[in-house]
Amino acid sequence: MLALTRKTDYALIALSYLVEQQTQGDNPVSAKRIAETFGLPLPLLMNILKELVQAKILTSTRGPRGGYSLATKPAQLSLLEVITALEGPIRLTQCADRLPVLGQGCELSANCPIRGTVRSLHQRINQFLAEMTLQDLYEDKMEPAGVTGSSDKVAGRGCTCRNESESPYTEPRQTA
Amino acid sequence: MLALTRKTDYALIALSYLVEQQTQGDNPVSAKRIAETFGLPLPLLMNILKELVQAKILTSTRGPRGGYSLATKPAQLSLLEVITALEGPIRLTQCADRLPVLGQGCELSANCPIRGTVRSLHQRINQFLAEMTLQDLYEDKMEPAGVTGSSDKVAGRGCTCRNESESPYTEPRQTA
DNA sequence: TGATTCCGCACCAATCCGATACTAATATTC
DNA sequence: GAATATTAGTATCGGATTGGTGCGGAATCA
Repeated sequence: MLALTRKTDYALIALSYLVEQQTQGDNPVSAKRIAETFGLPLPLLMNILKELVQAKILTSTRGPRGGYSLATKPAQLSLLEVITALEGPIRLTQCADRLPVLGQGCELSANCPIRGTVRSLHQRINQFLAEMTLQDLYEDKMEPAGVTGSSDKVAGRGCTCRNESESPYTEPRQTA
Repeated sequence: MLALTRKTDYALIALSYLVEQQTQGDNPVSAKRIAETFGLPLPLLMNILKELVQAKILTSTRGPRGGYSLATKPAQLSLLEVITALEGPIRLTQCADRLPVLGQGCELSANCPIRGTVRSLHQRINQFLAEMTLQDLYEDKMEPAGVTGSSDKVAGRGCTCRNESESPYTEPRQTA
């Protein structure tokens, strides 16, 4: 799949909303309000926000009028940090925690045909995610159609949710 | 996690091995031989190879001296095809099959703060994987250390399995 | 015929994910 | 201080996915 989990989805939505709210005022935003705004399941969202606090991506304030605030400026928070906080470090292959090949950890290094490329892949995806910040995410929201502000990003036209099937690889498996 | 499954790991290993074997002769390579060479569980490997045949990435020959052969030239087989064949289409977010936000599929398009960026992310990762071919993978194996042949790839030094922590993106921010 | 090899399907165990529940801690307001 | 709003911690649960196995069958070759 190579998919992010729903947790990350929700987190990105929440974070983006926090950016929006906090450019207007400086009050914390409660989990309840976020959940209601986007129709997310509150208990789950709270778990996620909790994890983001532990990762120091958010700060929290308890009590009435409490809630969550961004711990840093949106331009300084990369997607990689968010993803890593919620899903653990990205490891494209099991290699990271030792491929069970030949039962030797990965001592077959001279044999393992996928060392180099996997590493390269890994680094490039990491870099890519590290360079994309919450600020970018928010700006994309502000400019949903047409050419985005930063030249190397693809314009998101309309909702992502629909046109995935444009991909040439739509049905490799409906196994069941 | 953003991880590939072990199936894909095994597939890449097998495919890379097929490239190597078939540059030397043109005989099919049996699943058994691949499994023994790398210590992979044979039944599982056969399942994987089967899927690759169905995806027309490999061709198979039955009977004694039968086995699997690449269906195309290594330079024409992208990692994206392999991944898609085994794990289904890449969809970074659940958006692809409708975010259950507000219980409306994704009709909150005007609201959904992550449309644009997610789509952009998605496309770039796809493109990236589509550009990397089995040939690149094999060449990386041949040049494990130092500068790789193609200029835009990072050199894979030593086994991937160990040095993940070398990544420059380990701690993008020590905010605190 | 018999050995070798792939094919199709069904199955199982472990893990992970999405989601919920409950209790505790903390801050505000009155 | 009491009531309330809000986050924190932990435990749990069902279901899907993943990793892995097993079995009977079909094709091919000698």
